[in-house]
Amino acid sequence: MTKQRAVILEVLRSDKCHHTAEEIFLMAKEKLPSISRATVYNNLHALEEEQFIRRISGDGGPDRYDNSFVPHGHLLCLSCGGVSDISVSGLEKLLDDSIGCKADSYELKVRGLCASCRALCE
Amino acid sequence: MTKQRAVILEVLRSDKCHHTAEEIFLMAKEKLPSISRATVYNNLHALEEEQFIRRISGDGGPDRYDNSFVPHGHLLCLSCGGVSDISVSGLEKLLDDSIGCKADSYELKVRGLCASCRALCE
DNA sequence: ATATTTTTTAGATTTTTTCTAATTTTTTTG
DNA sequence: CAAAAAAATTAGAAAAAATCTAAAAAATAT
Repeated sequence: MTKQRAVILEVLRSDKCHHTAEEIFLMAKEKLPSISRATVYNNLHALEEEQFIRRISGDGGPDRYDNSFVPHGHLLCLSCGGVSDISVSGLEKLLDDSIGCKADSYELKVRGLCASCRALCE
Repeated sequence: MTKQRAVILEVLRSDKCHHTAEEIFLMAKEKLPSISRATVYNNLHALEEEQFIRRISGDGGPDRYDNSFVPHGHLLCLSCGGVSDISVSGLEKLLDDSIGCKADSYELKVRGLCASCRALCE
């Protein structure tokens, strides 16, 4: 475990947001000014490979990273634009059924209203 | 409807693959050599906005486009690396339930074995 | 402690996408 | 149909994001 990887993990665990590689790089740089972008990318790839973190792509910007390996979906709020975690119970069974074997993993993004925006409407 | 958009639509409809913007540009260029990359990107964005096509991102390469607007998931095959369409029956109901209101749309990528690779294993 | 392997670094490079401003095409209006 | 206005296209520059490179440093093994 290198200092760099430790700092990257620390940053990843510091909050529950889904940060971009660049954001992670900047946050890591505050704790370890010598850290390089390539190291951040290398480690994020390695951590993803090792299934410690998950990459989320496709909200139109750069890829983001989720510090949780527990399978879950992401809700992109149409009102506030935020990204929140959602768990869809029964999803894994449904996926296994539809592909005819055990699904290895999945990535799910749902567009709708997040809990707080929904509360405002009521 | 411009000539360029017609050609782009023609290319999108020509097969059921999920092509990248660059591939679509090259195919369109064969039919309309003067077409520009920017036009392809502009039109793909507009078509996505208008809900005629769907963007698929996150297989590690450039974004791909799906010529179907009918909601469905994508299966990324762990064995052959291909992308195929899957329909997950009951998914929409499950999503509505988990976010507590009607989901506007979703994007689902599942990693597992595609039908042909699964057949080879048996 | 030395050798080997792995990781990091800085910055160049590549890849993908977006932007720009001039031109062309399409559409609207008289 | 012609003129004016609006919208779309073009080529290429620029930006954004990610990857690559080769040398140096750090970690691990012997």
